[in-house]
Amino acid sequence: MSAPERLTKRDATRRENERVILEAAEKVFAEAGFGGATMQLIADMAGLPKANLHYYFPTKEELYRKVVSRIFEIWLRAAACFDAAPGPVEGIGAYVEAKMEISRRHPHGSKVWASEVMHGAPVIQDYLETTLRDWTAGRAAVIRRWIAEGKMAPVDPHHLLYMLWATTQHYADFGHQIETLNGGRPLSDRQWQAATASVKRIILGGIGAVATGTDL
Amino acid sequence: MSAPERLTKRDATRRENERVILEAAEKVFAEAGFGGATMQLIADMAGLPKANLHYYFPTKEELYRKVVSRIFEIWLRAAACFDAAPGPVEGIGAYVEAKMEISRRHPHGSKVWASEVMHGAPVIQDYLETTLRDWTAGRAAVIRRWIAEGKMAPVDPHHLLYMLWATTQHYADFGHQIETLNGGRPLSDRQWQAATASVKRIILGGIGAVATGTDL
DNA sequence: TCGTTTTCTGACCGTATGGTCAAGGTTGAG
DNA sequence: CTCAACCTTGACCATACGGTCAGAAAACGA
Repeated sequence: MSAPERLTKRDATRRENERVILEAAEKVFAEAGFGGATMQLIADMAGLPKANLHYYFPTKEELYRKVVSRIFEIWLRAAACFDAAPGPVEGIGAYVEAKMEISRRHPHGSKVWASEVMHGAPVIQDYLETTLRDWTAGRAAVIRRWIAEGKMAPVDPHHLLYMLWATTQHYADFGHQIETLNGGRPLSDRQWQAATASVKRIILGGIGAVATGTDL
Repeated sequence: MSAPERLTKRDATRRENERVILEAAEKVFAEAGFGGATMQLIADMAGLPKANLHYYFPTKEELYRKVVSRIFEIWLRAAACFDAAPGPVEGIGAYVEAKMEISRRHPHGSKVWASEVMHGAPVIQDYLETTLRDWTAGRAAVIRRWIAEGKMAPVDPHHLLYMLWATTQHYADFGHQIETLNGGRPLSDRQWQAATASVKRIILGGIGAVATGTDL
């Protein structure tokens, strides 16, 4: 499509600065909420003067909006698993694994998303009403098909999806609580695996998912 | 214990004002987060001058702390179901019902709690480390006993509890998302019942809960 | 009724915040 | 090298916020 596209030093700097700022913003927004976050805090964390932030992102709202969009992208990408799966064991199983991985790798983003929705989704209401609604309807259809094909018990697809979202996000959003109950230590690799396995087992068991292939 | 305790008009007013302020504060904190909430907003919603708020609650932090404590009380009270139950079907079933009812009746409180934990529990860390830890340990013991008695499958008690918390809280914390996906309308009575039933069915099924009595 | 305690509230204050700006530095194309 | 475009930043501004306070008003006990 495009020639090697000469990358000037300017372009590189811009890209890097935007990345650093977005990363810092994600963290600060997650830890303090939109209202509690300050541009100064984000600037300090990014290692840049505050005025420089306003050069790249004119307003706090704009910066916040970018942060939220990025998370939504990741969130949606995890949905791919769901599609080409032959049945609930593979589809939902892979989805749980993907979402647990997101909770682990992007805890800040997850919190920002949760915060945004909890506060009435002031900046992403349109996403909810378009992209998310479509996505949900599509997956609900898949689930209904699986039910019709006798691959799982007849559960309400929406409530199943809510349960999947809730359970997997919980490990990011309430990570602090979990850590505290874990003796103040973050979950180890092994514990994350156990968590993922638990979630998969209970949900797949609870919906009477029938393996389409050979395993379990 | 005490005589009828003459209720002066002063006492009544004080009590009423504190109630109104706490209620307004709960709502504003839930909708805007701690950082985004302002004393002026809370005062307006309570129908009192701002200075009056500071008469009853010296600082914003103090007011916030009271709000969070109240929620924790309610949250803990729901735990009672768990105790005297003969097995997981009754115990966990009742717990889910209680927590779903809380999500429905106290969505603001639930959000404040979630927000607080998400931001690292700056004001209730001590609760987490004492009361919540003890509570959790106690319930985990009950679950282990049920497992030993063959009343349910051997699942990790902690992950089961997390799933219960996550799933039930989700209907309050992400209520806006759910409402949007429900065509912009809040869940009806019937839909709340269906949600509760779904959650109970999937989780109880997923842990292979065996009824101790006669039903299901 | 009178004096005391408690409650109420408009006006005010210091601070911190989001955002601006102008001046100076850097980079890249011709 | 030159000049225009772009980037950087310390200093600055208006506003809004949490919190204070003095004095008025109301409630109480005797």
